[in-house]
Amino acid sequence: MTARTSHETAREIPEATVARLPVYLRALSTLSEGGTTVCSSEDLAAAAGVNSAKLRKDLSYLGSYGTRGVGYDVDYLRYQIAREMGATRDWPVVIVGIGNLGHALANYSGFRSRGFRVVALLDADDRRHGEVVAGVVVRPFTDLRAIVHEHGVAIGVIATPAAAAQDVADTMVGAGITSILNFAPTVLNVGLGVAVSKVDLSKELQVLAYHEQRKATAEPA
Amino acid sequence: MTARTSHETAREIPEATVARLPVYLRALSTLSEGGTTVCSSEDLAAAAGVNSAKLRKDLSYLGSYGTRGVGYDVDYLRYQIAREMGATRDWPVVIVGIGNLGHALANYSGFRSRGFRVVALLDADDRRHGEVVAGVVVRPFTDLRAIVHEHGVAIGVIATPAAAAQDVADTMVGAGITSILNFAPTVLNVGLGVAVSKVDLSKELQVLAYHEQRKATAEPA
DNA sequence: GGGATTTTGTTCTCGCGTTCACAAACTTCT
DNA sequence: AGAAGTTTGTGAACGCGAGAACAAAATCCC
Ligand SMILES: NC(=O)c1ccc[n+]([C@@H]2O[C@H](COP(=O)([O-])OP(=O)(O)OC[C@H]3O[C@@H](n4cnc5c(N)ncnc54)[C@H](O)[C@@H]3O)[C@@H](O)[C@H]2O)c1
Ligand SMILES: NC(=O)c1ccc[n+]([C@@H]2O[C@H](COP(=O)([O-])OP(=O)(O)OC[C@H]3O[C@@H](n4cnc5c(N)ncnc54)[C@H](O)[C@@H]3O)[C@@H](O)[C@H]2O)c1
Repeated sequence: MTARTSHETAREIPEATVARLPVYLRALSTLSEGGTTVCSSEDLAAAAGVNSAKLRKDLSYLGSYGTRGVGYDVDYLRYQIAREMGATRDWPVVIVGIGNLGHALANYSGFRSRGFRVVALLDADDRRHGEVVAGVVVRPFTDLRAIVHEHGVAIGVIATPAAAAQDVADTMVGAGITSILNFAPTVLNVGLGVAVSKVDLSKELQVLAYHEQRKATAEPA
Repeated sequence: MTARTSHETAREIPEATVARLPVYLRALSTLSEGGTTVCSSEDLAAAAGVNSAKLRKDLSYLGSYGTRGVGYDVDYLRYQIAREMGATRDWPVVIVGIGNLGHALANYSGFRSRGFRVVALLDADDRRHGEVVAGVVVRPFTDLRAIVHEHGVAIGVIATPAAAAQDVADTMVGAGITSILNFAPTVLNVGLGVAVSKVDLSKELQVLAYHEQRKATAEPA
């Protein structure tokens, strides 16, 4: 292992590893709730659905938090991963587009329990304003800038129709948001410093359908 | 290019490519709706948000559907990709767990427009039975087997709490479903012939939060 | 204390995916 | 018709990630 000071936070964690860390976090929480205090890489890998060698390699990017011959302390490891992920602090989030999906997201308790606090629900449609969803009132989209500044919001969620998504993204970036989770099926063009993550639900179904079709045509009995 | 008969459907399309084909499909639809009849790989790549070389290589796995010096016929290419993906036929789908997310999914028009037909909404809670969502009535989960056999359902969507997901998956597989889209934050154990695709919305937010934190700690001004 | 056992952390190798770069093929212009 | 210009399809180089394999380190047992 290379020497590093306690101040150095800039170790390069591969993107593929970062994407798995939340899965490990969740598996550790499940183990902890089940009363497990110590687990081996084999146990945790099984719970997370990955190869144990891959798990150990992933964890090695964070540091050496295990004990050879023993395994990992579940709560200690969970804390270390959470700290590395920024899950120990609270992240204020705004959701734009309170339709079918926006309602579901606003009601989703899994965000709150992982450190995401929905500070505002925004919609362009007057008729939605004033409605209270999960304890938060729906406000005009034009309030975005004020809310972002007031709460220091860095993360925005887009659940509007595709046609509106780019405009919403532009306004978000203009207001100071630097990370966007986009549910609209559109490619967003944003500046360099802005991260966009896209979730495309029908894409997932289409990939499944592709494999179904292959199964059907490959072995026509 | 290797010689192949018109009956051969078993060309190996890399998984990474399969995951992008739906994106190309959507980009082609957008272009077509905008009146574009022919486009270059550069145009399409821009619309899909990928590198043009990658796009051309992806398309080359399907065949040679472009014309050098000209580009691709938008509708023709769209049809070819749709055919390869199995998007030219209708896929019956069941959704299990009609809570917040289940309602949003049932109401989502994007599934229908991409060839997915929601033939049943199932829930274990009596109080939900009989409710009509998007024209489909919510029925008891115990009806699953009959519905799968009646409609020849191959694809199931799980939108139940995590604690119930494994049981639901087992029942689905027992009823004959071979592809599962899972929204519950759990690792599902299924047999070899069954494909599982997992969508974890809070994972996406957590990855964004990680990058936010890195931005904040890397350049503390 | 010391050997056997367990399990981590890391090195090494392999395969896949991405991207560059270019020849082949088609169109357009003269 | 031939030259110039475009754009595809693909060979080749490169980099990253997955997984096997092993050495180092801790525990257990006698
Ligand atoms: N419903 C689902 O399960 C689902 C699944 C996958 C993807 N999506 C995608 O998510 C998005 C939303 O889907 P939905 O079903 O909730 O649609 P919806 O029509 O129910 O809701 C969209 C909401 O966005 C608001 N809106 C429109 N333009 C706006 C703007 N410029 N600024 C702010 N708000 C605006 C509308 O007033 C409406 O309330 C769509 O892009 C859809 O493709 C939805
Ligand atoms: N709501 C969201 O936006 C959101 C976002 C991400 C992930 N999720 C995940 O999606 C799942 C559903 O979320 P939700 O917010 O809709 O929850 P919810 O509690 O609103 O709905 C769950 C539904 O599943 C039904 N159910 C429970 N056990 C069942 C069983 N064994 N068989 C059939 N039906 C059963 C319940 O009756 C209920 O109607 C959860 O796992 C959640 O973590 C939800």
